[in-house]
Amino acid sequence: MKVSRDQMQANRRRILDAAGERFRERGFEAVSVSEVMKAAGLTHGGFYGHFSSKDDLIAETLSHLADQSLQRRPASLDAYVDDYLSSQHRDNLGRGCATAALASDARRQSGEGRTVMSDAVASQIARFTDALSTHDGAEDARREAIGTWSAMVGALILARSVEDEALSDEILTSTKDWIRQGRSQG
Amino acid sequence: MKVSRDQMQANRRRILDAAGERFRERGFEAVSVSEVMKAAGLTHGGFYGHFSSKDDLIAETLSHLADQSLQRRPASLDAYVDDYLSSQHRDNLGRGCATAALASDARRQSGEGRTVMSDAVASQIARFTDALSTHDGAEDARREAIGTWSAMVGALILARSVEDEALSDEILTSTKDWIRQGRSQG
DNA sequence: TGCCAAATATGACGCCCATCATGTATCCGT
DNA sequence: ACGGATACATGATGGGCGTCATATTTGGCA
Repeated sequence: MKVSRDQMQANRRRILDAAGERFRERGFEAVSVSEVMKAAGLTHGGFYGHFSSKDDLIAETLSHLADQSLQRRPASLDAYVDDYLSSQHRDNLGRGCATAALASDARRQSGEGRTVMSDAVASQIARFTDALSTHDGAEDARREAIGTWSAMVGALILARSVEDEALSDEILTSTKDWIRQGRSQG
Repeated sequence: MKVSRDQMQANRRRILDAAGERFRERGFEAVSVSEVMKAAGLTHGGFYGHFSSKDDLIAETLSHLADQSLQRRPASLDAYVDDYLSSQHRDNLGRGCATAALASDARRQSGEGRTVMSDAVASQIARFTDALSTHDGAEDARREAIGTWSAMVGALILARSVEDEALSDEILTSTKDWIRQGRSQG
């Protein structure tokens, strides 16, 4: 059963969206090709018409997620930090930051997938540096960008790995305050 | 071939050490029970004499790693941060911090494994808070402990996920400087 | 010293997964 | 309108893994 070219493009996007959500929730290995295809409303057979292998799907999915992330334009860095370190983001693994969800898994990936994640981290640092360059000197802005991004990613990962919800909330809000405190005095 | 009680205890420890190293390097799923047993100098058969399942091994390994971590007494928090954000630590995944290496994987673990990691994060925050309480008030110390630990874990994960070694080094040193800068002004 | 229990080795089983082979229906250029 | 290329479905295959069954060797107690 062949479908139209538009339908095929839509299917491909549905596969990438389904994979992006499931990979972020449970990692690459725990999600099977069949499960992704089923979630996209297809069967496993057509998979290799779209991707050459599961590793290829992983790389393409990471690239897809990076594109989506770059298209989002946060109102301000402060607002971005607030959203990032919110309990909603913590509890919405499947639709949240791909770096916090998949950096450890992407490191273990050989080849393309790892490179895509690596580039995503570099561009995120560059974006933060730009946003901070209006207030600070170039060198200070870059250091602050790296420190802030590290703290955000680390706090989100720690908040997600803690079972006690009160402590998890505290990790988010304390890190938020701690980042701001450092900045106001910088 | 039965072995002595001492030998059996030594075998158990070798299994846990081998598992700890390999899990930190490649995650839980990519490491098979057989591989761990072989690395410990045994065959896969004796595994279920020591552990009731692979999930049990994961939980026991995380507990074993947490014990080792608690036994290490760093000279000072400054020295600890320096070691933690060093290129040696970054490049020594198998012997490094279990939280940075396995927090994302432990979150996906059901039951015991997840709880062990959760408790490890809580105790690490408590230790940092103690170390900082000599200089700051209780509330400030705890906020700084959480912020510092988040930044350390995040920076190590990001440094490891980046392929460009210069950028990776920069993430480590910039985060180190950024943490210190915030503290000196606190 | 000899026997029994226990620790590990060898081997097997069933499941799930990635991948591929083939069938089938339908879009699209002519 | 029609025929061939194509997108997907169905089904098969081979390998790896967790787990269990059984055999074997040996430590430790009587």
